[in-house]
Amino acid sequence: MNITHRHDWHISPTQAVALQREMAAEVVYNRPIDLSAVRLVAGVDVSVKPDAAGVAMSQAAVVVLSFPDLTVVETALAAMPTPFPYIPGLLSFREGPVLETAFSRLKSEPDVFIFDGMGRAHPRRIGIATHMGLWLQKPTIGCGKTLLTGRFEPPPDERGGYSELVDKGEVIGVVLRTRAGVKPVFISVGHLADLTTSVDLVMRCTSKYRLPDPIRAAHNAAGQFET
DNA sequence: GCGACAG
DNA sequence: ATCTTGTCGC
Repeated sequence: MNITHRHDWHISPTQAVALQREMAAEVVYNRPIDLSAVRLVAGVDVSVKPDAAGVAMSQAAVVVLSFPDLTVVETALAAMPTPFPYIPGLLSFREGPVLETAFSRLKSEPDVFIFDGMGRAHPRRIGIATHMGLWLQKPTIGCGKTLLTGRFEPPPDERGGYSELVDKGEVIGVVLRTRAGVKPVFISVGHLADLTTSVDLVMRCTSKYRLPDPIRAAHNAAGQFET
């Protein structure tokens, strides 16, 4: 599918933070996702593994599933030497480059993308789901496994139980229990989405495990191919 | 200065 | 993210 190249990835951490502050102003929040019109949902993930020469390689996978039946219809892969260190708050500058390549290899055009990481639930309100949403110009959702920023009360221990994730007096996401008896996941809007429909979509994409099927499929695909 | 810190 | 088997509990 087409993806807009918004800026150079090879910049310093300081420049990256400045860029995030500029881009955060362009994000569109509070836009409901029309679930009745969703046909394809993509899961996005990146794994890092040393190659034969010992170089840290970033391996990206975008797996597209049909909705609401959740059957895999396409997988796009990409790999390259990991270009940026892991710095909390700047994850998109580490995983964005490989993802751009993987997205460009997509034949289908997903209606919504779910990322392994945050969207608005970020210190500057521009986690990887939000950032890449600006490149994709499609609805995106962040689904993280652990907290980055914000405070919350433990959600009810039942499937669908949730509580608000609040930071500086602002609701930046939802702490969602996708299954009873498991740790909750952190859902936040990326770009062109709203929190209510994002949580609804994530629940409808979660069939049997803690994480939504698209994310699990992407995680498996990203971590199991060789370069 | 101290603690927190997606993947 | 990644290193890794068995094991506790529903």
